[in-house]
Amino acid sequence: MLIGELAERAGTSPRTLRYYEEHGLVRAGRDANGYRQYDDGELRVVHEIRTLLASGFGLDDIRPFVECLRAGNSAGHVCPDSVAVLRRKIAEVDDYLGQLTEVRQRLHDQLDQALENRSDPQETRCRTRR
Amino acid sequence: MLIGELAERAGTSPRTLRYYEEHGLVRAGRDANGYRQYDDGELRVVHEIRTLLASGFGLDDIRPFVECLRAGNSAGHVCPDSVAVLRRKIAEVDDYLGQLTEVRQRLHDQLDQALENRSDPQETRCRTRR
DNA sequence: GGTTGCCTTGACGTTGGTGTTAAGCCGTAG
DNA sequence: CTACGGCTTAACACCAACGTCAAGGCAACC
Repeated sequence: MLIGELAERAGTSPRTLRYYEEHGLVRAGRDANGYRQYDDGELRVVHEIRTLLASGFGLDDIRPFVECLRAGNSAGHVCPDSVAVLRRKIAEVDDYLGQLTEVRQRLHDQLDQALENRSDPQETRCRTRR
Repeated sequence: MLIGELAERAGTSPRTLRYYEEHGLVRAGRDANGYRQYDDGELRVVHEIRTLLASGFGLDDIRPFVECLRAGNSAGHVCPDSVAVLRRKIAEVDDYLGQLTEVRQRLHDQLDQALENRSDPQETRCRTRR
């Protein structure tokens, strides 16, 4: 499988695949003419990468998952290193969720305050839900 | 007030203040020697900027708040334009909170699954709280 | 005159994940 | 011969909010 085919099958671009390779995530052999030749298993690797990227992981965080897959495991997250990253990421997400919640509260307070100072005090307050 | 003094009083750097000016947020007069001369009110403007930045606003989003302050209002968020940005930002944060929550759920599911496949089934499950 | 410490503009570096040329090789088809 | 599509590497462009030199002017003090 050449790079264009893998890119299309994985829903991404050749440029992106080369970038992953450059960062040690995707592996490719070479044809006699220098073209990258991909193993069928790489499609799964690329899917794993894109899924984790979409979840907010960085490429460095993803490496353990790929190595886990490459080691023959059924899923990328069953290895100790992956689990460690998983725990760390969950903690990060939790932390970020907390911060965002605080920010949301502040913004709501400001909005309420701005609406209260409005010149039409027909309804005392209009607090939005959630 | 020169740039260094304002920077220190606002808890930031001269470079940052020049950057804000470049983006039309902070205003400065010029001394005969070319030095920026800041009005006392600018301290408040800079504080407003830094507060909003910390809440995840971009400089473009912040502009209405600064103009609102500059128009003589007691707070930057009482003007219609500011309120509009505020509403939009709240919606963005809500959306992001939703996405993050989903991601968190996925990560947790993966973690649980990884732990279940562990070779020591001493405790059936170990679901973390929150 | 020299040093120190402010200030000035200009411009490149950072972080991540690509998009987008540019210049060129490979192979096939007309 | 030429055109065309796919591949190669190299390298700049992007977004945001600055940090960090670089090279130089201005002001005060010794």
